[in-house]
Amino acid sequence: MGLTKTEIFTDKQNQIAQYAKVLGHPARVAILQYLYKLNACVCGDLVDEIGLAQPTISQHLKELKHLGLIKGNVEGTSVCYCIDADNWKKMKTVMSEFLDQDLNQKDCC
Amino acid sequence: MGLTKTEIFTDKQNQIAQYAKVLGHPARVAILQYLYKLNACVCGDLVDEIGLAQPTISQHLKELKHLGLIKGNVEGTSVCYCIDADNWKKMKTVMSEFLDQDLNQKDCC
DNA sequence: CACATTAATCGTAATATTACAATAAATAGA
DNA sequence: TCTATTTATTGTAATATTACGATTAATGTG
Repeated sequence: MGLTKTEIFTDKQNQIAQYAKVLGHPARVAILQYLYKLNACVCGDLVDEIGLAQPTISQHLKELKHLGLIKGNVEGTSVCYCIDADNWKKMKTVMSEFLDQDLNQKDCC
Repeated sequence: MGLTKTEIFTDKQNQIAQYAKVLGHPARVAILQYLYKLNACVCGDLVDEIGLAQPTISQHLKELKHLGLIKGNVEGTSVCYCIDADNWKKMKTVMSEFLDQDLNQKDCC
C-alpha cells in the first residue's frame, strides 16, 4: 500500500499526472517562474530568491531536471539553470490537451 | 520538517501548486477524463471503471470535490458526480496563465 | 421494519515527500 | 597545493499520500 498503481492507468494518464505532480509544489512553481522572469540562465541566486535551505532547493532542481523542464550546466564554481524550452512546450501540449477538454454538458446535477 | 512552507510563497504560486497537486495522481486524472467522456453525471460505476477499491475512489473523489473540480449529489442510493464547469474554467485560466509564459530566450545554456 | 445497495468514514500499513544539518565533491584563485 | 566558494549527496526526522479492510451511514425496496 501507499504505492500508486500506475500499471492500471494509461500512459497518457500517467504522463499528465507526472507533469502535474512536479508542478504540485510551490517551490518548484516559484523556481520556474523565476527562471522565466529573468529569461536567462540563473547562476546561484536561487537559494536567496526562494528562501529554502540549499539542499532543499537542490532537491527541487533535481526533480525539475529529471522531468526535463529545466537544464543546467556548470559555469565555474556555480551551476546555471534555465528553462528547457522544447520540453516545456511538450508539457504544455500534454497539459493543455487535458485542460481544454470541451464541456458541452447540460446542467445535470 | 516534511511540511511544505506555504507561507513563503505567493498566493498564486500556492494556488497553482494546489491545482497541480490534485491533478498529480493518475486515478484523479482518469476520473476527470471519464466524467468528461460521458459528458454527464456518473452514478456509481466509477469503482468498476477505474479499478481501485471503493474507499480509495471515495478518497480521490473527496479531494476533487474539495478543490471544487467536481460536484456530486445524492440520487437514491447512489451519488452522481460531474465536472464543475465554472471551477474547471477557473483552474484552466490559472494553469494556462502559468503554462503559457512567453519564452523569448536565447540559447544561453 | 428488515434487508439490500451504495457511498463515506475510520483505522492502519506501506510508501513518498519535504526540509535541513552535515558532509562530500568540484572548481577557481592565491 | 591550500583555501574559499558553490552545488550535490547522504542521512534522517516530520509529515503527507496512497491503498484497502472493516465498519458505518444513508436510502430505496419488499
